[in-house]
Amino acid sequence: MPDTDARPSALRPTRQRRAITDALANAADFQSAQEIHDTLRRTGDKVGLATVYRTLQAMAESGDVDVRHNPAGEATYRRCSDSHHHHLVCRSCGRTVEITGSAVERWAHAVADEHGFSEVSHTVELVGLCAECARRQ
Amino acid sequence: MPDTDARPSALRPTRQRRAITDALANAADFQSAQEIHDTLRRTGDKVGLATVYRTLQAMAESGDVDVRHNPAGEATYRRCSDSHHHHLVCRSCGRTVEITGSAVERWAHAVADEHGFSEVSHTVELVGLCAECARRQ
DNA sequence: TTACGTGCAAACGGTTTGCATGGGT
DNA sequence: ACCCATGCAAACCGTTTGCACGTAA
Repeated sequence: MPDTDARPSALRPTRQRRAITDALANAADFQSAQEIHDTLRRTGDKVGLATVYRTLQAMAESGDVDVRHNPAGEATYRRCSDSHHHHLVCRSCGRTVEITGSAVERWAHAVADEHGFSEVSHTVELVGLCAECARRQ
Repeated sequence: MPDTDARPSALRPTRQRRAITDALANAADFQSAQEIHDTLRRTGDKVGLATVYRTLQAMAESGDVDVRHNPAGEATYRRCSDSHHHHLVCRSCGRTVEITGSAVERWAHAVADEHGFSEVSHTVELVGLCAECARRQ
């Protein structure tokens, strides 16, 4: 039987994919592909680096995970709907403070609605000068 | 003679540096180092790619410009205090809508103040599914 | 004249891709 | 059996770095 509608297709539940999903589930924060690969190796799951990249990319495309880039330019991933926070980073010393702000969350949804967008996730990053570095300069 | 701990600071006002500053001033949005390099070549300013990278890096470090990473992972730069906007991006087709929201600006400053941070700049990125792509899926 | 700034090209490192094999359906 | 998923390694590409020369101070 010819399958109706050739959707990009559902991903196959392979051992590797499950391992990656688990790693993401256990991660508290954004993880780079390489970090995830390292984690898997440590837990004994043998998964090729290319597979990690391809899988994360696919999951990102289908909206299963959020992507962002860390200051080093590496792509990092986090499973969606994670209760998440944002970061306030000192541009001088790199000191980081975690921020939670329901205000931004509401704003993000309002803006998305206004433009007909759905399933919105957001990334917010505040960069400034921490009190200590400001004093030193 | 033992050098008296030379400080790196105090950038010299060279032709190249001025060209890069000008390019940033004329740019309406975040530009990658390569885009800036292309712009300079087009306007006849001969500046080495490495110099563009080094200069932008120095300017970012000293807080003269803001850095962010585009979806492709490239570092992009924008001169500070630019009247700026944010982006609402469709994760499926890449369609982008420019957003201006004074609400976030206020929130960013409030949060920074609360933690003793100054000279804050912020990056906000909303990723979702645009109406058209949502319909198609 | 003395470093810093620059240009060039080679080196780097994260990510992607070609191809042959393995495994889900 | 069919074909997507995987692994490996080479290819890619943005960015960084070593070194010799140019140039502001």
